[in-house]
Amino acid sequence: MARRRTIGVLSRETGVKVTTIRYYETIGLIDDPGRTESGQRVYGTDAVDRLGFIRHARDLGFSMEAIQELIALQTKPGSACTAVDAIARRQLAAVRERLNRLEALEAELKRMLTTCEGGTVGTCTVMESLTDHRHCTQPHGTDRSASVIPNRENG
Amino acid sequence: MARRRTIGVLSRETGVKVTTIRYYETIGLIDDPGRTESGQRVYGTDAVDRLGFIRHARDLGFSMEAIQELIALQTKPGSACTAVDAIARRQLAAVRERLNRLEALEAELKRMLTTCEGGTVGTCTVMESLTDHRHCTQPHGTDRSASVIPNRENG
DNA sequence: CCTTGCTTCTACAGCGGCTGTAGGGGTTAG
DNA sequence: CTAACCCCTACAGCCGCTGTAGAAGCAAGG
Repeated sequence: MARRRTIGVLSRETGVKVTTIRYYETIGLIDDPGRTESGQRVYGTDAVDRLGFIRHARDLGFSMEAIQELIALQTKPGSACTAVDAIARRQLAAVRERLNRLEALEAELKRMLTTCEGGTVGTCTVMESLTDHRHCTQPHGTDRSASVIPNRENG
Repeated sequence: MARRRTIGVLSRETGVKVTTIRYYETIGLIDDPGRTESGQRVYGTDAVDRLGFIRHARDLGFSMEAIQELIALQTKPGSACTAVDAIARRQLAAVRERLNRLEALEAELKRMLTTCEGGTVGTCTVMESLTDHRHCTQPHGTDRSASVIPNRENG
């Protein structure tokens, strides 16, 4: 008698938090599985696979929207591969763009730090670099898309 | 008679949106400037400088928290440069970590795409790579910090 | 002076992708 | 039986903004 795969068991199995699994259900990424009489969710192996898929795609930086598309494609395996390919290519392009930006940032941060010789904030070249925005790596304007800012620095 | 530097003027001058300027005020990144009798904000050149500083730091990926710290340091120019240095070093380290991750992602996405020879989703290697999470670039676990996900894909 | 059309004001809801909390009930090991 | 844990729903909060609504201010033209 294997124990029922409740949401907690599934969570441990996949490394996806309980609350996150429920969240995925509310946004339609995974189906409402069967329930016990008392209303507890009971999952099958398909849920494990699906969560693994989602997790991996998230690790690769795919947006939830893209993952939705991929799952939709997955469920009709006869359709052409080109759609999947397109999504992956889009993602690769996005990754490359972010790579370029990050490389530029790294260079500027490095430059800032190497010229600093210690002293007070008043004479700090790091501070100067930040204040003097004429060194900006980007043209000024309202376009701040694709900025590289961290998120989810949680544990 | 130069026109008063209202929030809209400041916005055009700095490329920071009106709403964003007000937001920065609410979170304490910039001070409430003087107001006209009717309650409109009127800014001085200091606000232009401050916003330029914030913008540049944001472009470099500094978090709002870090920027808060930097501004606090900026306002007491006699303090030691080491604090500024530390913040910048932290940021550089974060950027490098994200660079590493992104490079790994790029490699995996490239690999996925090059092995795909077209056909149907059922035989798609891209899909396979995503499904077979044993290729995962990261050990499974609950730690999903520093994941590289885009945000603010706005215009 | 009045209108037109822009700007500014406040206050609050929404984005993505979750996480955390409150307040309850279910289940299981000792 | 009880303690410890699990699960349920529903909703608020996180960041860094953006967008909306509805009201009031302001500059220029007639």
